[in-house]
Amino acid sequence: MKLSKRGEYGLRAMADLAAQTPLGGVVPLKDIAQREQIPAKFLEQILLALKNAGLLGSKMGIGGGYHLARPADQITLGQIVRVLDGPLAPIRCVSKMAYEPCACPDEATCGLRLVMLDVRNAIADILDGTTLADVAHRVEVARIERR
Amino acid sequence: MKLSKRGEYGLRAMADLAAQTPLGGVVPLKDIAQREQIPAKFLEQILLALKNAGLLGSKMGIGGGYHLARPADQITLGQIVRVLDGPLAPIRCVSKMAYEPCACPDEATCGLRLVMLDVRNAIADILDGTTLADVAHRVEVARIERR
DNA sequence: ATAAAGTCTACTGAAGTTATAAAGTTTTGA
DNA sequence: TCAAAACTTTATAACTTCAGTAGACTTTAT
Repeated sequence: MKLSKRGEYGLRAMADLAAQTPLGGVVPLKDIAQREQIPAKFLEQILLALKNAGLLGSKMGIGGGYHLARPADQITLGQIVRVLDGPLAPIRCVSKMAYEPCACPDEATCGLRLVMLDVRNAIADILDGTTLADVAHRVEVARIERR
Repeated sequence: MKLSKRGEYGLRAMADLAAQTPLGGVVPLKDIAQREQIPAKFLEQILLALKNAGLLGSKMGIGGGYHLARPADQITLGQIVRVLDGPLAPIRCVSKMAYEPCACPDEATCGLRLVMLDVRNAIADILDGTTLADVAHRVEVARIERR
């Protein structure tokens, strides 16, 4: 039931990009790494994976950097986590995106499977229902409420 | 976001015990391993951990075996998973049972944390709200419905 | 040209997962 | 008694994943 560092760093970096990217601009990896306290070389691999998955765009050379491939309200946390950590489901036989049969003789009446399906749906509802824009909004609300 | 084999086998074994234990009786490990297709030596480690955590009792000698330490409606899946796989929370800074601070400068306004707290609560609601008796009941319902 | 920035591949040490093996202890039926 | 059945404990090993490093290469603004 754990999110890997890879997944955590990726989510933080994407949220950072959503908040910090100037209009039509680009953010260098080093800036993200510094702000979010992520080892730069590790972040490289992570952003590369997100780029290959079509969630990020990049610009090479001086003044280059990364930017979201789509507006922040069209990128969900579920998409990001699936790229970096694989399926959301706790066991493969309840995964929608990466189903695999399990050992039990009859899936339809497997008690464990029924419960884990509930768990996977609960997780997916939250992660697929939350966009980077939603995250930014919640941070704003939390900041105001604390005053 | 994954349940280990250890956790999966443990849950299956506990559900098996809830369904198969005769009143006041005991089930030998070998029977569970055979029915649930679990390597016996691996299952030994798992049941031992559950016993040390106070979820199982055992009886030695000929005719010995394992039994639930409490009635099936007083053992939740959350208790079992925590023993075998650790905290339910996707990241430690939202764990109730094993909290640890994360790197972010201010937890109260960390967007990732707010979302992951929702996820951990969703998982915990299901797993802590489902007992072995509930699982057995759902299996019954599924069997009847399929006809 | 050159320095800043991203791209890509490969590697590594540590930890965790999934077992298997061996030896030891307790209980109990015959 | 005594030996089989069952649980207990420790050790080990193959395999995979995780987290991070290293280094060579490409692109681009100036």
